[in-house]
Amino acid sequence: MLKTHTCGELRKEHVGQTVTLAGWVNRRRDHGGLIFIDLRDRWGMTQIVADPAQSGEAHKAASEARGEYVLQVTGVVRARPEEMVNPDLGTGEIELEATVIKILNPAKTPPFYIYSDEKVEEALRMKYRYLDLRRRRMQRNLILRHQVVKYIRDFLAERGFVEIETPVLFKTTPEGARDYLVPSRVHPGKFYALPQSPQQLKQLLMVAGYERYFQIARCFRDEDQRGDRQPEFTQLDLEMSFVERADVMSLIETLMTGIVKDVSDCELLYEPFPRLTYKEAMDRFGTDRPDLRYGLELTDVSAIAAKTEFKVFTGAVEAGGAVKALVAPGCGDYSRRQAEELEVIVQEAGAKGLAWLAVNADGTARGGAARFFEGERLAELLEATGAQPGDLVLFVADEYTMVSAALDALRREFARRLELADPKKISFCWVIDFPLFFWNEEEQRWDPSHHLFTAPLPEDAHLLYTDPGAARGAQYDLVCNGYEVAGGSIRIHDRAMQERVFELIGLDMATARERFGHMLEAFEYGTPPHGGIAPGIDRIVMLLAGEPNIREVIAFPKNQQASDMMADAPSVVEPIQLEELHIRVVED
RNA sequence: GGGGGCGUAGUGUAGCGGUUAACAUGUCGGCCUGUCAAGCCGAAGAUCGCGGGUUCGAAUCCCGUCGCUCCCGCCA
Repeated sequence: MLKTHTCGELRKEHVGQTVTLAGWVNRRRDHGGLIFIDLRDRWGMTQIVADPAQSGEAHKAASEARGEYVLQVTGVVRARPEEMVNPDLGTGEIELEATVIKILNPAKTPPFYIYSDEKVEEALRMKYRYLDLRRRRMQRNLILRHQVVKYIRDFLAERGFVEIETPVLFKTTPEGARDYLVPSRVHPGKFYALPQSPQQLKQLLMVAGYERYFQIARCFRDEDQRGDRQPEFTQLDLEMSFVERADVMSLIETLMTGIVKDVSDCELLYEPFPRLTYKEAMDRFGTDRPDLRYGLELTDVSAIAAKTEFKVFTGAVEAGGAVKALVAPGCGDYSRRQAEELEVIVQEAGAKGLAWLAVNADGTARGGAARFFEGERLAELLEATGAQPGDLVLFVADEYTMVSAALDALRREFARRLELADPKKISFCWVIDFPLFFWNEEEQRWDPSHHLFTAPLPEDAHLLYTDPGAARGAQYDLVCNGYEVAGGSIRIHDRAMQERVFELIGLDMATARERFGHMLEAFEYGTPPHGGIAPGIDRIVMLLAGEPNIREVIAFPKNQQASDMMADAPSVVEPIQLEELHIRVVED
């Protein structure tokens, strides 16, 4: 080893020892005579003192060193005098008096500060990601990520789970997201697909009798990016045999609680995790992934609105839609203009418009919708919504899903404005009882709301034959701070039921056999009832780290255009490579 | 595919129709033996993303384009 200790290690008890450190020059303070260097490595920083009276050569090397030079320093650990102790540094009670300083490697001046977490344009950080990763923020995030993954491995190993790797080169599944395809050299015109998740393989591992499987699995989906979505991402993929919904949920709840408490410095808000049905989540929050760190719940005021003279309200109710309200506490002082500017938010979510009123101190109301709510009507409204004097009440009237989407957007906007979402707080909840299918109007068929192996709740199984839209799935989503962080289900292990699902989603048996023949056949050889879940590691670590997007917890992420800006991937390839793969590129 | 935001020395920002484009920091040089965001003095460093237009005059206004980013669609 080129170092005897780390830069974060030396304390008072090492005083007098001769040690060797190695690391990067974080900062250098040249006093002409004495030179101080903060030598940095992953573990911390140690102050090096180069005194020309002690070693002329070490002092000369120190004067040549610049930011980010890589140095090896040998010297004697010395206690700092009382008034020179640096309480901000773990090693602040000592310093290393250099006898030998060796420049292991010089460094160009970096394009941005390494020693400061000052904001730098993300494109530049990505181009020099290896420098960005030297910064404290990224080191903290990646180490946190390691700790989370290690906690998961230890936790599951203790409980009898086996970690099994599954192939990255597998088979296309056109039902889901767009696949990343890999051409086959050996099979002209044929392609592997990178897995969107190891879904089929983990179910086959249950057929194979492993009973408890997990994997820290890389997944690939060729869809457009978001702050919480990357073309490749990591899931804790997990599957168990002989379990019911409650078993999987309880395991994950214990795991997540442990991670938050033992690995992060975040506060866990609710134990046990609240459980919401899909319907309840949509009714109360307008979304199936509500952020429960704050209230701002929606109120259905359709019944009251139907009694008003407001055509927009009555029309929506008559058409079978809904009128729902959101109360923005303390925002009653919004001007007409401020209130009307909010309309953009709901319009972006697809709603036609936004109605509003502010509750005055005397209990009367002002604003666009105020004239429809007078006297008893207003009293009813305030009673229903809980709005107080000084509050702003916002209404959206439309089809139920539109109202939900619009008020969800508005709710999140007010959480932001009122700073209600504390990033140090972690609030999980389960969302259950999803409909098994959503009706796809365009294709005139049922689409699975989770995936096509999801079983219905046992008590709803008969509905597959009578009223598929009413069947609830044995599905569970884990939501954290407004993000879906895990989704799972109990799977279908019965061939007849699986075939019925294929039929409902418009997959004829010939096609199903071609795509999933191996699954169908496997299910005929003694399949245990089984189910699983797949928490998204990137999102969970993002939330624990208090970061705004998952790129901050991925070492080498891709940008919004799915490019790697450091390596410049994807890139053109040699014609010979294409030829071997039997591929011809067509110009647009 | 659609909508919004941003783009000015290495970096972070200011300037938003009118002198030589400003400030901080970094870089380079000088001085400096107790600093830890070291200090003091000095210097260099910008075709204001790119192209076009309006104007006597454009970093500033308009159009286009490129890049990054956020959102909708998409994400079984």
